[in-house]
Amino acid sequence: MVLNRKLYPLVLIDIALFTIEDDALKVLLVKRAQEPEVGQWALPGGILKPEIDQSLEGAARRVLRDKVTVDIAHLKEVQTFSGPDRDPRGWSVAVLFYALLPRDQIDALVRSKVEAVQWFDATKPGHRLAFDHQHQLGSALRVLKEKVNAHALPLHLMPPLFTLTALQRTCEAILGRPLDKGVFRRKLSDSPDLVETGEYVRGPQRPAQLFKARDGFRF
Amino acid sequence: MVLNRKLYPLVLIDIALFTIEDDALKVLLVKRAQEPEVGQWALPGGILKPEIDQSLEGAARRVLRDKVTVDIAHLKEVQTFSGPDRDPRGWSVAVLFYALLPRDQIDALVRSKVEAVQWFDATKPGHRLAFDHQHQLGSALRVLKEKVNAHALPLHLMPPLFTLTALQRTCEAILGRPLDKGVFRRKLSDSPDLVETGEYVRGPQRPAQLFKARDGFRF
DNA sequence: AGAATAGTGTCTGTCAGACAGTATCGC
DNA sequence: GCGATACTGTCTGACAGACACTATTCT
Repeated sequence: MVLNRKLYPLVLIDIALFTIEDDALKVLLVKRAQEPEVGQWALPGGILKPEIDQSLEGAARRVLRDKVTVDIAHLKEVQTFSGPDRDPRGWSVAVLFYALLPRDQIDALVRSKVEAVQWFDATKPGHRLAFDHQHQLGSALRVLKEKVNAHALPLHLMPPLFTLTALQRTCEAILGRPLDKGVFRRKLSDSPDLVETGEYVRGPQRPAQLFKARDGFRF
Repeated sequence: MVLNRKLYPLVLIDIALFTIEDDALKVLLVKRAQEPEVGQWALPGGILKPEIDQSLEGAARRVLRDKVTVDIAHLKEVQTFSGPDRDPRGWSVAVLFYALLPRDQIDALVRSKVEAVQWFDATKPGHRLAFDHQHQLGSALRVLKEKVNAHALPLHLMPPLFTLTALQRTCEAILGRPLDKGVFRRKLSDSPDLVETGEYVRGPQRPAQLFKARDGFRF
């Protein structure tokens, strides 16, 4: 039985899960299998279950585990979306989180539920999204951009070892604009979050040094 | 009757309401009149009422109207606090907002419920606060500082007309450190949010020009 | 004149942007 | 040597911090 939503609101969590693919920022969307908005693409999300969740962030982590078979360590809250009309089931509070996933784990993930889960271009998904998820995605993108603009390094999007050029491509994909190589590397040179490995990647040109994230790094 | 909190969480809103008094940043606290935590000082807050609220922000505005007799236009969401143990009534989600109130309205406010409502120094209230409100206050302060550091002007804390020196005192109270007069005024000189009035305040020294906030200004 | 506060000017170091230049690989 | 990419150096303009200087009022 459904409870009277005039007295008790639905408490939902939604997640904007980002990754980098082909030097483009992608967001994970799921095709809804149930009413409401069946068949529409939406951000992965679910209902808070107080009996098993320890917090809203814990609920978000659980949803990602269940729906998408990914265990994400670091979720960041963006903001809430609330009101009587944003979900047809009645008065609802949706708490939006975002997370960054390194491209390494993409394959394992997409294999899990091939039909229902797909990566889309984060800046223009090319579909109408369910509920207010278009709006939510915009908010998550804005917060992500702000952090990168404030010189935070999105190392959680990178594989364990990466070149500075690859990191620059990732930042450019997030910000949607080209960055100057000299400026970018000057800032990195005194970042405590980056660690040189001394390893080099070889190819048909000058080898590039491989870096890794500082131990315990958090975006 | 109380509902089983193992199935349906409490949805609460709390508000950190700031003002400036004697060139110090103050936060409004209320002495709790009911269990739990009777007699403890706490941020004003309340339970979301879906039957009358249009959103969480609307609920926050309602709570301020009811508890504190103030109508605040601009509330900003900070973040959520959630879990099974933060409120003895059971699993709860608290959404924290903050707001800025010009000192003009202080008198009218404090008169409303003299015993139960009081302004405290925002950086060290000098009391243990109920629930996780000490933590919440810290988060609200951090967000407020970040905005002012990013050159946003806390004009909602100022009376309709104010001098640049008074504005500087306000920013210093928020940031907790002195600011250089020259630097401060240089930044203001090309701010579209400040409007000269041509009026001057007279005193036992050189008169200072009065400014006002741009029409439609929002922090 | 002197006290007090308002308001301005200037020097300096830091840093972002732009861009040129050098280095090192495969072929 | 050549193409390609990695990496470094340099010039410039904007701006923050520090601080001194001028301006205007009242007593």
